[in-house]
Amino acid sequence: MSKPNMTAGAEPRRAQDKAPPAAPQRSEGEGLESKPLYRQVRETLIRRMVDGVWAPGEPLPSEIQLAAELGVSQGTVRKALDEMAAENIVVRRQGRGTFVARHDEERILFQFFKLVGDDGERHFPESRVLGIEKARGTAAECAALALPRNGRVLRIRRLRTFDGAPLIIETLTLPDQMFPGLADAPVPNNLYGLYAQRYGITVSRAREQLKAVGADADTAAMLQVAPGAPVLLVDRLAFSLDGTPVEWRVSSCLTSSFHYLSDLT
Amino acid sequence: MSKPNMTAGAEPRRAQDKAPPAAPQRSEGEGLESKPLYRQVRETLIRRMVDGVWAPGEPLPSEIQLAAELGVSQGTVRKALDEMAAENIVVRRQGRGTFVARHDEERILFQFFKLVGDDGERHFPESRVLGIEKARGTAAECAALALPRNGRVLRIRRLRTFDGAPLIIETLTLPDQMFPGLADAPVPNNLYGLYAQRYGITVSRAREQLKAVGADADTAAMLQVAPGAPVLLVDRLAFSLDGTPVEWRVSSCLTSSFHYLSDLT
DNA sequence: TAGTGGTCTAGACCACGAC
DNA sequence: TCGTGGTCTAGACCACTAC
Repeated sequence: MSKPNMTAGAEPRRAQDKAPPAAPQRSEGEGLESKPLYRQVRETLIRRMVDGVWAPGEPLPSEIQLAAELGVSQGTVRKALDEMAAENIVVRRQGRGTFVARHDEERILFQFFKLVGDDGERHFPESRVLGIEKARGTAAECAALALPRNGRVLRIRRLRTFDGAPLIIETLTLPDQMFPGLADAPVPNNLYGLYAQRYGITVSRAREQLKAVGADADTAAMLQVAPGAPVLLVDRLAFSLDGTPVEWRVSSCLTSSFHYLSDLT
Repeated sequence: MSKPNMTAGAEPRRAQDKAPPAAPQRSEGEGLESKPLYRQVRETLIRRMVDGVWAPGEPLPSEIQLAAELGVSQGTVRKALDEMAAENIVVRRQGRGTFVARHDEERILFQFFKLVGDDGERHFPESRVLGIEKARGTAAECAALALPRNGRVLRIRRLRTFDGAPLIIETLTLPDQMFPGLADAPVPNNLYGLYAQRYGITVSRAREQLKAVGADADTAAMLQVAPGAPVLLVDRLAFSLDGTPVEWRVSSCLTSSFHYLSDLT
């Protein structure tokens, strides 16, 4: 047996005691290539977040409680939580506890909104929705969002301004099925907060592809620049906690007094 | 005393046994706000790398040896090394050891060169140096590189191509004093490798600011596009292991068949 | 077989926050 | 005062690499 002390102090765990996303288990003799215990713990905790056991902003049980419940040592739970803290999906506060990360404005500003004023200040732009439509996705949209061919999507087009001046014009594409009723209510500026609160979908990671392009006629008009003016095109695909693509966003940004900040570490 | 077991198994360490970058010490009763031990270990190890005790590619002593030498536990050394591995300044290989990270082409390609072909392939462009000059830095250059006013700098201008087609035209500014004789030898494609091997300066981190701009006449000519064509302007400031700015690089990139890839995690 | 990093445990004390 | 996460230690066993 690869985990000799398991039955020592506490009674042995039965995986079925809890929810289907069960307690982690060592593979004992099975042919499976077993992941480290702390990664199994991590996945158990993430699964619970996906399932809504703990909502954003809520505290997780303490390390000691989690360790007892899952039948592992506190150190193993700690390693899992430390890794999750490094991924920004959990926030740890000494003396208080460990909390599911929220998509508040601060997090958006530092993790997901890379456009910074040339003065170095991080501003959050206002935004105005220009239109919402439901449609069958194009081939590109369905491919990006891992939907079946001609799957239903939701498209949102909005203009984002700073100090009244146009800064970004963008089109977002979402899987329609994942966000029922989204088109029927006003769309807030902080969309990721809405995804989390209303739909229990947490955006944890995104991939952005940038190009410099000349503004087409429509884009130029919306941004109040001449057609062909240089524009930063940002193509973002956002993923939820379990790795599902959740949103495809193509933004045309003016960079005359803002820049895209990227830290290479 | 805050570290009771220090004299247990091994003989107590004397900081002066080794080099001036001494072993970490707990502050015992002093008014100093002491950093955690594992961070002191980390800084000791980084200092040794900066001082050239271990060159890139070379193995560090084993965790056990470092722990004994520094008078801390193996777990503390491990935490320091794990953090350094996460920062890409060290590479750990099970069964072999821990090595100072090298600036080989692979690292450049994944950590510092964010331009990726639209097909998803990571290509490393060829490069041709157009000119090298020594001069007194402009106000902007001296400010960026933390040099005194009118400090001496080295400027390198080069054209980077892929499959023979122009891709990037860039100007690099370096503190002249930091790289003596650099202008007198041919400049390799992989500059960070040269900084490390010849000058013992390791670039560990960089900050990039991106804008979309219209190509000016000179840039357009070099990149073989029309003046005013949209170009991705990448302004990079690179820092060495100890946080000193080492290189300022302004690149104008064509993004018709390449894009800048940014992972938001 | 010996040595390395990787995982896991157990237990101690500290710093911080809430009460 | 108590409970939390943060640090540090000590020691066990495993997986991989080299010889």
